[in-house]
Amino acid sequence: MSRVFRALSDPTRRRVLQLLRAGPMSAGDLCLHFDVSKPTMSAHFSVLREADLVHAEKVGKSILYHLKLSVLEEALLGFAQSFGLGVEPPAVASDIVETQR
Amino acid sequence: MSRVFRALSDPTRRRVLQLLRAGPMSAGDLCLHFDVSKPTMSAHFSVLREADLVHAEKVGKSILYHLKLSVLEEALLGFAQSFGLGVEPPAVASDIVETQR
DNA sequence: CTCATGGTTAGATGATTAGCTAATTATCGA
DNA sequence: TCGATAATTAGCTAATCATCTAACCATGAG
Repeated sequence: MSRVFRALSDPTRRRVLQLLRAGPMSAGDLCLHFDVSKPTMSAHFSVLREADLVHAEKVGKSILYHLKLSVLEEALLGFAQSFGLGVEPPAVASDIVETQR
Repeated sequence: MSRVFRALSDPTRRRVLQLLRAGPMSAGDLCLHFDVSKPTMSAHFSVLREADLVHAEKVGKSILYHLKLSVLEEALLGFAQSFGLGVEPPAVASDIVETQR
């Protein structure tokens, strides 16, 4: 939990996650969107990996980063829920299959 | 946004917010729940204030801290929403009046 | 095999963080 | 006014963070 929020506390990392919404992207391609060195980006990726917010898939020379939306969802909405915020309890069981992805 | 997530990245601060769910509490009473020095707690309160997650109200010798649930909600659910998360699909317009609070 | 490319590791630096003790400010009660 | 109480500020330390350059590993192309 701490690791997730820590990861989200940096604007660069939040933007990386937003970019990954559109689909997996290589480390290099992600770097093109930011004005910092590659090692710095690599460190950001590492933080995101440790928070389990992304998955790294090695493809040839590249590394594809995938957003783990379910982890983000569980952290954000789970915590919000613990404050009674915004989440509709999925009243009936038949709803559950629709809310689980 | 960064400040909110930064504030939430510490377990002590998250627990403070949870304690404040039940209602306003003085700095001293909050301290009783934690095994750190009062100045350390004061620093945590300061971080929470700067993230606008709590409001400090001076009452006599004490300072009452209030949880600003709406700020927490906006940050958490707003960010989640930007990922298409946690949004009950408000299919029809008549639903909107029920989801807005 | 060698080389260029994609990415991470090593190592350094300046900034920030969480924690402490001691000192300070502010307010209430006697 | 004086003393006790509530909380913050001052000042310190050890650890972590974001960033950089330079060096290093891995892989696909020739």
